[in-house]
Amino acid sequence: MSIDGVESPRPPSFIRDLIEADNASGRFGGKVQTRFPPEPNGYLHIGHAKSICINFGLAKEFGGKCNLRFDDTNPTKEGVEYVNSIMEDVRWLGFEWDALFYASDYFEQLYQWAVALIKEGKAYVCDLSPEQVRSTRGTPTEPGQPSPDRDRSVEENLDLFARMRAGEFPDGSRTLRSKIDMASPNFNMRDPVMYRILHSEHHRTGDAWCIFPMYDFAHGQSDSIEGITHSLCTLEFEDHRPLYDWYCDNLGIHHPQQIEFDRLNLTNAQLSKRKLLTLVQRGLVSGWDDPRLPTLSGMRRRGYTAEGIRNFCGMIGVSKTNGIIEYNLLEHAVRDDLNKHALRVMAVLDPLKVVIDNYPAGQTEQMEAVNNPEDASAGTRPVAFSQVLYIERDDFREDPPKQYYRLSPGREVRLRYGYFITCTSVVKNEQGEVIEVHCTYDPATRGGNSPDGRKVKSTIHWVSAAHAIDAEVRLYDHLFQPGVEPKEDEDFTVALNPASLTRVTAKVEPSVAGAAPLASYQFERVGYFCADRDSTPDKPVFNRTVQLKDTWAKTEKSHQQKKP
RNA sequence: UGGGAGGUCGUCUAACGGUAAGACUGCAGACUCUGGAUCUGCGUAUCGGGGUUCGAAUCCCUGCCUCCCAGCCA
Repeated sequence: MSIDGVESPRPPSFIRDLIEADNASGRFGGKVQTRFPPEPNGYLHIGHAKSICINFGLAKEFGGKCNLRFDDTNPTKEGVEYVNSIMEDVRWLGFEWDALFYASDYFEQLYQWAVALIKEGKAYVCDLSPEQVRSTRGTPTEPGQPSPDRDRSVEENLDLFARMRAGEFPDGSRTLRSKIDMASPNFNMRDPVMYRILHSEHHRTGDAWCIFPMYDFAHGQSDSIEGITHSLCTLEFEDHRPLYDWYCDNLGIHHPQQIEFDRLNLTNAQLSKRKLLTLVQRGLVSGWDDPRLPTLSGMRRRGYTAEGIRNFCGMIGVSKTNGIIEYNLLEHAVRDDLNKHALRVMAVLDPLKVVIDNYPAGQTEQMEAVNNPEDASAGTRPVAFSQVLYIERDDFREDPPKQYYRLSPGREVRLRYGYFITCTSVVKNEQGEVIEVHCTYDPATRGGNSPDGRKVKSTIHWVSAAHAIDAEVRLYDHLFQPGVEPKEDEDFTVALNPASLTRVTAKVEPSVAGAAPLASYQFERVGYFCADRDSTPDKPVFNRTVQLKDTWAKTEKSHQQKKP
């Protein structure tokens, strides 16, 4: 987003307009304070990245601050593993919070505020069961029925609420509710629950509390305490804004402006925290950081870069429209970043043996290869060349189709940084499959140059059989089969793609032997890959991050479609 | 049949009463020691119907469609 260190103007957004209007009117004294408020009940995913970029980005843009606040009001679902992963992911994405808070830091203050509302007759302890509350809430067209406890005395409410806190009552037996309007067309205003009883160990407060505030009774006040000016959240909270406002107003505390924006949806990606948790818990993926998952930890392990993801978040913009972003935009952003930074290397994923008959057996030459044509400072490296090589099986066709430029009988191609070679014959197995290709080379073309100026239609990659090392390469495809929609009574996992992970043994340049986990490479003409955390010097493991654009694959496919 | 929020190229986003723009995708081409990258060109959109206006994606009316809401989840 920046050129020569100068921030280019960010694309306009309605949130920026609102902030500018507030600054112009002096509403918050020109201050901008935001926060990223995850619930620590799962790992962060690409949808959270959008929120992080918006919250931290806007704060930075306006010279404000952005906090990280854990919305940890439900001990039954939250835990430190999630807290830790979230902090790691936010930092990895490239952001550092100005202050770190937990909603649980405010439990005592929240309790006092609840007491204050009780004293004003604006809250009461309700003895209804969850089922009774549901059945008396009414419908969209009918008002709810008031709780029989709605008019309890302040003294009794105070006493009961204190005893709720003291642990005298079992889970679900009572709640503290706000007394607002059982006839409101907005369900959130029909005497919403403020506190419920949960005898559950909280990851921070332990057993100090057995009553916990609901989201609505915690979020706005947490924002208020922190001096948040603009409380950004997703569209599904629009209906909650009246309640957010009600609590701030009735408590008489600093009142931030809640602003809702559209949640990120991505084609072919599962961004439901519940479903991600299911996949992890059922062992259908290798963990929260499975490279097929759209979690930040999974994408990181897969090789997606923080800058690529940040750029993506900038490209998709922000609005209030419910839409779905095409996955290829994300891939574009990742490729774009990797293209600038990833070192090039040669690797053959589906090896086909090539013997150069006129090349001296036993001879080895060191060819000079460019590490990154986009970055001269990346330098060059030597690559061993010898008589027996491997090339990509797909780079040879005995009977080349139209517009196929690569190796085939009688045709000459360039071996990248190597020599021009011409195919002279093939060796087949009993099944008639080509298992070996014989060629001759032109010694004058060393390094891949053409002194006489003759052209070849194609340049292909290769590795020397004697020098290449084996590496496990994990190829990923969509976790869910595109277009497969589970029926209503079916589990969402029926759409799982059985071919989402393929492992192959590739022949790779020895230069990548000790690649550190997360180190990204471009396997020339194939794609971007990064070393997995399972990788060892003895047995390197690479994840395919994303394929390179493949024009030939596209034209071949269209050829096949034209003549079925 | 209640309330809330939205409908602009295939997708996402802009245009703030004054020539509907950009990105991704798609197609065509140039260039290339990666069929990569880069570059060029092409294509497709204001949900419908009324109105106000010299002029409407934008303002008004009306219809249609989509999403969210009846957790002691967030």
